[in-house]
Amino acid sequence: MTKNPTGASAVLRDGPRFESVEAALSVAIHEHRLTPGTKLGEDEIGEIFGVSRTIVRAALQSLSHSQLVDMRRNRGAFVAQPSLTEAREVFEARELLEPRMARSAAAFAKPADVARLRRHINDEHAALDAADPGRALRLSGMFHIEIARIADQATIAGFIETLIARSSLIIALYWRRQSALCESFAHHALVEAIATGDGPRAEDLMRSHLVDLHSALDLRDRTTAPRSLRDALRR
Amino acid sequence: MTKNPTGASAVLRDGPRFESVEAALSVAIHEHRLTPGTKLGEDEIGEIFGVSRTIVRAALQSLSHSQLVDMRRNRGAFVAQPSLTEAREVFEARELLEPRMARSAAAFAKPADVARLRRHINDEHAALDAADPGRALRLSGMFHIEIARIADQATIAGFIETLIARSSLIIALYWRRQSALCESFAHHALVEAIATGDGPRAEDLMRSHLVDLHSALDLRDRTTAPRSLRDALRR
DNA sequence: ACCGGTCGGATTGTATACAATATTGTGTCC
DNA sequence: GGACACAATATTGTATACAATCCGACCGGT
Repeated sequence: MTKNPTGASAVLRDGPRFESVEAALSVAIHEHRLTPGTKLGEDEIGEIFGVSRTIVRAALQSLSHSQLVDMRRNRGAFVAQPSLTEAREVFEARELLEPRMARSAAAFAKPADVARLRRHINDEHAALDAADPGRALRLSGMFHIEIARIADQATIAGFIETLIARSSLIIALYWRRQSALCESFAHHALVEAIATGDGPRAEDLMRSHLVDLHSALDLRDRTTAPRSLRDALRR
Repeated sequence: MTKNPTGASAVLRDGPRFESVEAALSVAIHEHRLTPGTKLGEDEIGEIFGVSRTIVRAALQSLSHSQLVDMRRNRGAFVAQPSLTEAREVFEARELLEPRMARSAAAFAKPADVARLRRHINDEHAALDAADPGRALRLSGMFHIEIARIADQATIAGFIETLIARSSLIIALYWRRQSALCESFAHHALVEAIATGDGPRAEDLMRSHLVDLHSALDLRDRTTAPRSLRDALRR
């Protein structure tokens, strides 16, 4: 098992450190190829990547700390399933942090930064054209993280990174079909505001962008998700 | 080594899960008994707590994710040493998040919550009277976290928890002696504002409390705080 | 047939063994 | 005497072995 059977782990480049496995799992979750609730068996993952459970375990623990994965003692690791409450909290946090970051980004952005943002948007479009909505979603998340990075706030950027990750899970769980315009316009406008150094406008655009996103989710407290069998079966 | 030599690990109650080791190390760091830069050898820690390196490793990894510990490949784990830049970022983030949390806490606080906050302050005073400033500092941090919890924002409370942790390291590195009144008054006023449901006042008090704290640090860009031996010993 | 308990397989939790790497000490050459 | 090369040691990185726990199937009783 220690050998690397037929390129099963082509993703792993130099050293099979646990970060590689973590990144691969993280990307799969962000792209909705691993959906909330999926069991992540240690042996299985280890076999896929050609590493021992030691490595897999470290990767899962790290993902668990980012709340992408839920580890239950003696039960195993599962892709996390944020509750409605958590979903609302995540978006409240984003609405608190990200507009401020957008404003700072507009103040600090250098030409190279703007270019990078534009490239992100291009990649997003390309992914949509290639009928790869998972990849588009992941890139869209990276766009938001990039803005926090440009604002020169690595600490907050880290927070936003975990919020984006959980947002991906929330979208997987609570997205409502009908709204499909999917933000590429919003991102474009945001870049323009940042490019021209218009901080207040960038802040507003980010805020309304997040509100749009938030309202494209179905976070009503529907008592689906039956709280008790008695309630669920009383007909 | 698997046996438990002479109660060295009295801290560990039921199962020697890695969380116990993590908590013990975390408390020691918060109380400044482990200072920034200290090497955290895996064997040594394992021997102290009577667990194997597997457990220690998991604990260190978790602490590393909280940025209390810096793990360098093939080098080992060290208590983190936040740079001046990181220090400034941490306080900017706190000044963005915590006043908002204080306002929400004032809106949501139930009598039991207020009682818990008062108890925290009492414990803080007791620790100071007992000439245990480390414990007082740790309790002071828990006070801030508790406010975010009362605001019913578990996600943001988690962020603040890591910010508090890093603040503790920052205080260890950059605290300037002269300012010593050490916040107990500020906390008291804050609790009163929260108890009376005065959100705006709580927000203001928190903001100025953080500004006070921030300005009690010496975050000037002096090249002191010897980042490297080269700098430290060039005379 | 249904309910309960018990046994077996599978999976996770932990410890240990081995390999890889960095650091320190020593010796030799200039 | 000092600088470099090399060997010894210590520490971390990874894999594997073993123990503990859980889940499901089987089976006997009612």
